[in-house]
Amino acid sequence: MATTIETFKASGKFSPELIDELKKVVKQVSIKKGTVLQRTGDSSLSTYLVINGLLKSYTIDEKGKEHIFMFASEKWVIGDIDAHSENSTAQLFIEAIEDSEIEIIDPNFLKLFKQFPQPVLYNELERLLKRTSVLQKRILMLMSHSAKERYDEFLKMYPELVQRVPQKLIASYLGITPQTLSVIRGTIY
Amino acid sequence: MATTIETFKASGKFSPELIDELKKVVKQVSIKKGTVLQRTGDSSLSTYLVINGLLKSYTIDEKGKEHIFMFASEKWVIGDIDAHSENSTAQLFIEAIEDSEIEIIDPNFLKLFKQFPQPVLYNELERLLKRTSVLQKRILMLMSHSAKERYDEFLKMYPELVQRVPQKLIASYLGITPQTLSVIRGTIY
DNA sequence: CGAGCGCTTGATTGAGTTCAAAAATCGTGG
DNA sequence: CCACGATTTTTGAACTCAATCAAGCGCTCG
Repeated sequence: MATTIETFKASGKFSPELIDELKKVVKQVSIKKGTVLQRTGDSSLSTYLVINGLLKSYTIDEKGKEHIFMFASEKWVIGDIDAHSENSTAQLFIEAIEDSEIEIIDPNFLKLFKQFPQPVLYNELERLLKRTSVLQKRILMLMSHSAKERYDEFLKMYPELVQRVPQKLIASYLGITPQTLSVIRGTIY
Repeated sequence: MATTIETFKASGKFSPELIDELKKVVKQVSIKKGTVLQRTGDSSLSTYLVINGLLKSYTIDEKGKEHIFMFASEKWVIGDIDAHSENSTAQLFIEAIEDSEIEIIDPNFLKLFKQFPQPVLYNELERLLKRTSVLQKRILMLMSHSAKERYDEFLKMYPELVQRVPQKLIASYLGITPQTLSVIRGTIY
């Protein structure tokens, strides 16, 4: 499979200087099954491209239970979606399920292109990253939290919406019935 | 709030010709509460930027039950994440919860930038779109399908992984316990 | 003003969890 | 290459959270 650097060289569109810069932010390594590439709370959030092998990303909840977020086999990319935003720390563990060959793509990878004449796509990308990050959180919530916990989180995250949206829609967003939401709200006070 | 076009003009980086092109793919409209902008199965998948008001996106399952995927209030963008890939049809309904002012961004919006000198970000964006699209499907699965249905879907979607990944990890990915997965597998044959 | 929609409350049911223990499989060292 | 310990999968019983069914109340908006 073509690596990132090879793809860039082959395109013929990049100066040797840029290629050199790229080499600094993209590293190819071989890792053993069980290797943990990233832990919850880590602050350097690389992205990982699987050349061959198999990785998993997951959280561990308060009860110590593991929740798989994603698998990534050949050609797939895995990483915290927040990877490129500043000041964020990892929500996820990333670990090899099989011996694997991977590319480690530094969080600064994208920044190399920020300077180019057309910033639009960069903005577009950041916007999509933000949306995607919300989805990531949502999945983790759905998988690892009870109805009540999800509601509490919703209150914290979108306090304005609670005023504007009918409860039955909030229930639907949380993946529960309006009745259950009503019971939950009843138990709070 | 600054609209897309205003932002582009203000940046001063775009030719009048490009601005004209943009005007063709970005339209501002006012809609009434209850207006349905997109239905499941629609093939022209626009993206919607909320200037003011409130939109929801949702699916309706086989039993007629509505599942909210996202809310979008001021400054938020909503749309099928597949929006920019070819041949895809809408998984989601998009509808106004309040009277709203929105921008309708044509699926061809991004294509305007495909031609520019640095295709990298475009590739990056497409890659992220693909990943995000997977997350969207995952959320819909978690919210509207039983454990057994989710497992069947997993088998269809990732047949190779079933061979390579221990069942307890698949269970975790599906949001169920290994015991439940074992029971499900038992009932299949 | 009244019909319908949204929210609440309660009783019943059921899918999936938890706890526990046995059976099967994996993998590692001798 | 085999054997033993560890991990994974299966099976079963008891339990729990949330869904379903059903009925009543209170708005609001038409």
